[in-house]
Amino acid sequence: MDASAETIRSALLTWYDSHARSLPWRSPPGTPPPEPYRVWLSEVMLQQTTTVAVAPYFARFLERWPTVEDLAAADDGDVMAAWAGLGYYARARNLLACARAVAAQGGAFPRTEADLRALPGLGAYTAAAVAAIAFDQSATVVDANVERVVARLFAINQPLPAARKTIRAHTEALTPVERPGDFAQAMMDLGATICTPRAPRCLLCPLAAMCAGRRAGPEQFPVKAAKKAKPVRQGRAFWIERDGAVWLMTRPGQGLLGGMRALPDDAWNARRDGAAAPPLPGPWRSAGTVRHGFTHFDLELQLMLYSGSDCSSLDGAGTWWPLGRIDTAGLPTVFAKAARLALAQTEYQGE
DNA sequence: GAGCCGTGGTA
DNA sequence: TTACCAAGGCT
Repeated sequence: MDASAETIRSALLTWYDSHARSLPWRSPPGTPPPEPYRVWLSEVMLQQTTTVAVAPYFARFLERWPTVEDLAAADDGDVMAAWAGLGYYARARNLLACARAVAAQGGAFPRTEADLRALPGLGAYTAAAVAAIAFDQSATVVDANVERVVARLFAINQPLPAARKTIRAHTEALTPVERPGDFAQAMMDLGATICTPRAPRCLLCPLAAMCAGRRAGPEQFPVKAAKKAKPVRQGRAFWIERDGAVWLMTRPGQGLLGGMRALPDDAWNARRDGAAAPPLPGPWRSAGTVRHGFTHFDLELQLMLYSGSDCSSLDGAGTWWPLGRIDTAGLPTVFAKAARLALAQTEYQGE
């Protein structure tokens, strides 16, 4: 017989009262929640992203755009550039769309899980998290931490992702009417600090006595399907420099790195056949190769330096960006790496 | 359901 | 170095 839901809830919340992580977007256990804007902003940033990575971005966004109306009025390019380096750039596009939708409704976030779920960028997890944390709604919050904790607690043998239905049902049965926000954050804190993916610290766990997975070997849960190997793609990016500035483009608004400022490239993202790159029709030399891992493929990007002087064929689809301010261009990481490589070459040549 | 979509830390 | 993985959402 499983431990009762109330036993588990009580043990978890008692643990949380003395072991909650202190985070910039969070209020201490048992105290009023932060403004919905802060809860929403942090939850979107935290999607598939670590608290350490999010913290500086959260602080910068909040300082620059203190309210959802401020963010709604922001320039698209400024928001994309401010998000640069955090990844999953569709989140930034949806963030802006969501801010504008909320501002259009008077600037107040909806208070129910269902209404939150209808906003851009809020899926099942984020809608439930904002409802529970910001509005004290008894919503079922399931993220990767909760999946792991629950899969171990009940020794769920069914592999992910098929096990999600079972895990959600267990989580829903555990979720309290009182302190639902603290409960959700407690589950996530437990997963982040005690019930970790590898080497869980069961000796410190408040739920150890109630955990079926501990007896069976906690690290085997959750069971996961095997992953596909990542392919390697090859591509080129182009460094065109003139009068102390480099030519940058803005990528199309959809797909990989959508809406982000970037170096011109040879459409490597669309090329999955591994075909050899054709020769370039002008004076170019290679500055080396940037290796970068994306979610579903690895990229070997050859950086080509333009060594000619005729830039007349460049159209209006880009901009000359001063090299002295290249770190403010808002380049995603793969192009920030390429820029560092190019600048290192330039400095070497100058010596 | 499965593919697409970033990045950096860790063992 | 390789492999895994983190407060997921959208199509």
